[in-house]
Amino acid sequence: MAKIETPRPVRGTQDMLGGTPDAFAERFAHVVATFDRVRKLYGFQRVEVPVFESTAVFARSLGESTDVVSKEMYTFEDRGGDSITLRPEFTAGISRAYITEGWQQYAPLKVATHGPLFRYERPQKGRFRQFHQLDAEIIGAAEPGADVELLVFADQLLKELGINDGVTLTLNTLGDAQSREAWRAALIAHFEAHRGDLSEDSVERLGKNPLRILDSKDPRDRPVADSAPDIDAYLTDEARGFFEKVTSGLDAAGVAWERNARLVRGLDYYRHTAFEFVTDRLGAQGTVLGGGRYDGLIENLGGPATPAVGWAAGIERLAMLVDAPEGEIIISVVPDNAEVDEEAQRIASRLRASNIAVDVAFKGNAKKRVELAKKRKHTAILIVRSTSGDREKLYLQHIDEGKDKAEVHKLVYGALGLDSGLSGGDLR
RNA sequence: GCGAUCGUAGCUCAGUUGGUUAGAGCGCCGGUUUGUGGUACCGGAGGUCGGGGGUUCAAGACCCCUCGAUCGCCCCA
Repeated sequence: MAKIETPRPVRGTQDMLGGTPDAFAERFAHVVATFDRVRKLYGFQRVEVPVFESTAVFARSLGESTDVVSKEMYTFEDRGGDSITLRPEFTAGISRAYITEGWQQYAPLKVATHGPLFRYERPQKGRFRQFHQLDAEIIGAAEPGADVELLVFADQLLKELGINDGVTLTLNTLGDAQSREAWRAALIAHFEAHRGDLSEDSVERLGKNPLRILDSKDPRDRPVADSAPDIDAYLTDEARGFFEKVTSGLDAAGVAWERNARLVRGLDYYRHTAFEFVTDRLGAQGTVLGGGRYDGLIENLGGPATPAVGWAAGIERLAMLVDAPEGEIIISVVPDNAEVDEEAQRIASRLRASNIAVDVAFKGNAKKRVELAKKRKHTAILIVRSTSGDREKLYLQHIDEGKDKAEVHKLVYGALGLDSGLSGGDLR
């Protein structure tokens, strides 16, 4: 008989199994839960947007010439003949929803979401084809205060995740449209003048996306890139004033930041503030959270002129940096022998009804079950015994030294309406 | 799309300059021992060495192709 071919996971996708505190799935969940908690502190509403959109939503938002649009999108034709794309980012879809759902009436609108995104890229450390992001946007606010609030939010999130130590906020301004155009022209002139000294990649960039030469990693490009003009000389007074308000706002909020005049971002829609929280602990993928202002985007999609700022953070990247979250309290209920199976089941139900997590093994003698509970790192084992003799009916064995023994004891016996292990009699 | 490294039991890996019937630990299944209890002992199942082709008397080891993984380039969270 021919051996059937086992299905394989699709390249760049991941399966995550939880169960132990250091499991990746648990870290992942911890990042999401922390985001959801902190986002409420800043008054960001949860939004849900579709995982796929009309291809035009992304093509027009991100810019036709960007790598994401030109070679990384999962685009297909559906049965009705429409061109559909799996979302490669959140901002475009949220902007579309803002227009089509009439959300202008709520402006300025603060929204947050998280979920899977798709990009056809070669997987490597901290990069996947299906990956996940946290996302926060403020739509309809032209004030630098919105940029500041978003950055303070991001900063607090990283602090609460305990990873702010190895991560620094790098900040730049790309100016308004007028500043950006003037600067861009100056950069092109500069790079054209040194065309011969640039790497092949950068000569390519010169035609497509000259700003990107600035943050090139190729050592051959560094001298030319480093000697290129900063945007500062080209900033209009408004643009300069805007950036100053952002930085002074950050200082007032106690958020540490660094100016990186070489920071540009890949997508066409960014204006004014551009920022990245970067780390050196993730190999080549240093950016853990990034974003900026995208004042022209919604208008580009056919909506009203609407200023907006936002950021996105890679959940996998954050999850790789966080310490293993503290495990939940979970009690293993073990019947001492088959006679007390039902009694154990009754007790387990009572505990669960009191919101205490309980695990009951399906088979095995008491010893096997105890071994299993210890291996699974449960908090404590509650052994249920028959009441013959003078032994206590219940015996709570504490395993997890990280949890307060007296507290767990009180929790369990409290839920059962007892002071301690009961001698004799049944629980009713 | 390009480059480097790597694919041996469910998992982590040994496997000497090619040389009998491919090993270990953990896990799994069964048993012994113990008996308020993770740490002992015995036994068992499980691999066409990623797949295909080639060199050779002989390939898990060498060569080619292919698929996949990891890391890097590009780009991005």
